[in-house]
Amino acid sequence: MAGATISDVASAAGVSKGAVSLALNGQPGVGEETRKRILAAAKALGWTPSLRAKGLASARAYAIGLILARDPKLLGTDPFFAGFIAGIETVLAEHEYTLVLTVAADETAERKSYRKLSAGRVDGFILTDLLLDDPRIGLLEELKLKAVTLNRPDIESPFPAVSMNGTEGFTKAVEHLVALGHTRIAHVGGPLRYVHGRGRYDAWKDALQAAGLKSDLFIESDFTAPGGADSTERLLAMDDRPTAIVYANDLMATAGQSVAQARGYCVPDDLSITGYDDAEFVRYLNPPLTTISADPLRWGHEAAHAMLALFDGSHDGQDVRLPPPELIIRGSTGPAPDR
Amino acid sequence: MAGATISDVASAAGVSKGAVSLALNGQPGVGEETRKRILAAAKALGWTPSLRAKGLASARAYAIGLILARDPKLLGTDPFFAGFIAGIETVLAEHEYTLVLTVAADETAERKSYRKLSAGRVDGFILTDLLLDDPRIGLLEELKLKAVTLNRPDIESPFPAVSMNGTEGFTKAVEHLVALGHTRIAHVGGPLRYVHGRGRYDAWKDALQAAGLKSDLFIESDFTAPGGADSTERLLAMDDRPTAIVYANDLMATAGQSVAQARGYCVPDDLSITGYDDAEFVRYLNPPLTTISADPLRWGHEAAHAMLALFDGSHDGQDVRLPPPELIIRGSTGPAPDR
DNA sequence: CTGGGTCACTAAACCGGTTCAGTAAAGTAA
DNA sequence: TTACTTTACTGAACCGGTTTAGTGACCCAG
Repeated sequence: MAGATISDVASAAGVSKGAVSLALNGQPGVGEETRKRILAAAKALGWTPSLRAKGLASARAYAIGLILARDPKLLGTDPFFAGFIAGIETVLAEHEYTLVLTVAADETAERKSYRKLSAGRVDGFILTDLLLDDPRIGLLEELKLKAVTLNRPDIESPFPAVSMNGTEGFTKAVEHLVALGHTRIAHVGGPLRYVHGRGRYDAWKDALQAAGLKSDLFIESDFTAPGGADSTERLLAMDDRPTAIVYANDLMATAGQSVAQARGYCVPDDLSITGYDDAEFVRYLNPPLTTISADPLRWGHEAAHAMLALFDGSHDGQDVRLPPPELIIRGSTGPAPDR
Repeated sequence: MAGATISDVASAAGVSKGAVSLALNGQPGVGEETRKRILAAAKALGWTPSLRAKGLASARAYAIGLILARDPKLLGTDPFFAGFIAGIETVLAEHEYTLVLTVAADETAERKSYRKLSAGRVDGFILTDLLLDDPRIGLLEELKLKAVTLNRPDIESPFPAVSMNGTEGFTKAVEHLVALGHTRIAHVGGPLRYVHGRGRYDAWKDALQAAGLKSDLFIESDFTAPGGADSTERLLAMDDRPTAIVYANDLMATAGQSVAQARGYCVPDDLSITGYDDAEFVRYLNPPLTTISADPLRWGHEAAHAMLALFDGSHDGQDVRLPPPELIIRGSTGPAPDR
């Protein structure tokens, strides 16, 4: 009986609606005997409480929002986000929460989405692709919504963050290249206004300085394939060209490798290349790409947990720190060429 | 004022709650003058009707569900689905509906998700990755939910479908190879229990027969990179090996190309390869992949439209047929090698 | 002038839960 | 024994909309 309501259960069990509510939610105020009888009646009628009614009465949406502001084309090649969603889902599956997902193409659409979902659709947001000075934080504070951020922004934020323990994954890539004898190591990064773009840049720079090398070969790109291709061309055209390039993601690295090969450079003999994300396809590139493997499922898992803890008030206020990712060495990195 | 309710607006405009409701929804029963006054009051108070209350009163969720039953790892490399979601979103953005997305790793999780979302979370589902004999159709009928399917299944289905006008896109790939002189054209397909896997298989077979060629080189694979790699090895080990392989998606083609090259075959001189989907990265493969470009945004767009039409009863019962996709010729296909 | 129909609008019921004030019965301390 | 607390439960208000029955004003035909 799909159409059963709390009243049906109440009369079936010979109690009031209130008692049924208490019994179902495991709250005190009903005797053990009665509770059992109520639950039995509920099961017999096949009753599941209506989320709509529940939501109205308790002023909750029982949903969390995720708004991805990226070009849909890019999304499709982003290995992070699918795993991330799956990670969220594994947690939500065991709770009465669901994920409301929106893809916004531009900033206007993004703001519109936040407004739309804020109007009672979700109880909180998970913020990805965080900017150093992210306006969404103020926006959500204003709207009195909860949130969990991926990475902690530079500005003051009242929301718990899930972030990586340093940017060691990226540091490892640079150290790997230094160990191979490279001295001219370039970085094609994502936009520096992103926390993760910035973090990878810093890691690159710091690792080079630690090795006593100059960090002059940097191009701020945009995480897209054309961006990676273009940056690579510019780097290779330099007088004192790099012998290795670390890219901030796999897509730029893939495009970069392709461009280098088209220009007649042999990878890795003439040029070593590393990516970031460990997308499924990069092991099938020619040569297979050395890259860094984040753990998107884990990120999703932690973010969802933090969110739920925030909802039931059990959050301890501490940021979650994830272990550094792995460097996966494949064929695109090799010893520095002789000069 | 975020906390404004319909009562506030009613008293501000000096009318009853009922009048406000009628005015807001553009229903008859309020004078033009009064309607304007009510809308002005609503705007002044910054009132947006509570979706929770609306949902409870009208027994609707104002959301549509999308459950993806795939390995999260695969999802990340699937260029279709991200664009598809974006396509749905562009339509929903202008309506008061949102998308509830779930990723299910296995069939148990999938069924659980359908049950969970069916309990008042969504008003209908969009079904992707349709099976010829898809059990979800019966399930949703039983649950009295609406649905739109991507492709029409073999079994009787009361739900409108969005499907491609034939599988011409795939046919084009085979014709392209035939025109290049290939006579041994293999197909590495997806599982044949999927409508799209089956459709591509049929298209391959029919195109070969139309060209008077044997269609004996077929391997039923699984849309994954390892599956594509494995199938390719088996095809290349044959006595009368194919000189061209058409894959049912880009990921298998990418893996196949990598395997072929590792075995010493030159692509396209020794072996031509085609994919399907036109993932962002395939143009950066070495050589760039000849593939077929579906239009995921369009699919999402049409599916969402059909869904909304179903909700407001304006659906005409006709399936939507999309134009055939484009064949994008790149470097992975070339003339058949001399024997 | 009257009866019937429309129109604009109100009051109240309703959707299906949660929650709070109140009550009767049982338990406990003085 | 009385007085006070605790426990188990009920009834009703409430969340914020939609919807329906009903009312008075107005118009028109007979």
